[in-house]
Amino acid sequence: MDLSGIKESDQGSRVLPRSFYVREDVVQISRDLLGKFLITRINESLTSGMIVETEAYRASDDKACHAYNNRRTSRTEVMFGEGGKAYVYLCYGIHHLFNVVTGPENNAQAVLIRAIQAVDNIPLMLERRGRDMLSPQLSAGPGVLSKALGITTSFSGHSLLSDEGKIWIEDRNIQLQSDQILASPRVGIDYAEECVHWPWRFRIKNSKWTSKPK
DNA sequence: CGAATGATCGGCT
DNA sequence: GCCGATCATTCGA
Repeated sequence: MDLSGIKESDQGSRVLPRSFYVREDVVQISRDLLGKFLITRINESLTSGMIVETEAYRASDDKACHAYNNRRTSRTEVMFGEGGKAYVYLCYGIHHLFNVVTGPENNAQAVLIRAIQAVDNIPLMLERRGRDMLSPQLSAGPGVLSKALGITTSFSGHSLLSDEGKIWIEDRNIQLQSDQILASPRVGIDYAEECVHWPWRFRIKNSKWTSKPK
């Protein structure tokens, strides 16, 4: 694992608690999720990766958010719930995009996980992706990382708060300094008018495991 | 009920 | 760089 510039201690890992997710500021949570580990366990098979790229979305004033303007539908309902759940939806009829619901109840916001650095059980992730060699293409991009981890829309609404479930996020004591985080505009949201330019896309500086910056 | 539309990806030129 | 894939969701009739 390439951890250049990243400090790692050998303290035990821990599941991120409810208090991490229910904070008000989804932009801060987006930054805090960098360096955390997204883990799935499906049919007793565990796969994981370190989060290296995220995007923030919030309903209150962000036209790019599915729940903007208090748009409450069966799809977006989970975003109005309390933070600490998965929001997964299908994009372009093909891709399952995984988001972390954040904030208190009735404050709809979410963080899209855009890229991970594969860590545990890379052979299974390669198999799910139909690839032979480990490369950033395995998991750089929100659609492909879901495929690598086996995440589908059926995960939407699932709690992230227990490592007894099939999906959760852990802190493994990776400490990132703020100068190791780069911000840029989000992609694929041209309809979002002035919000297009908001620098709500975050990545770990110098990580080769992110998708390409805009 | 029909039609439009994506928070993307990979293959082809 | 461009383009088609492919379907759940959404909205309006």
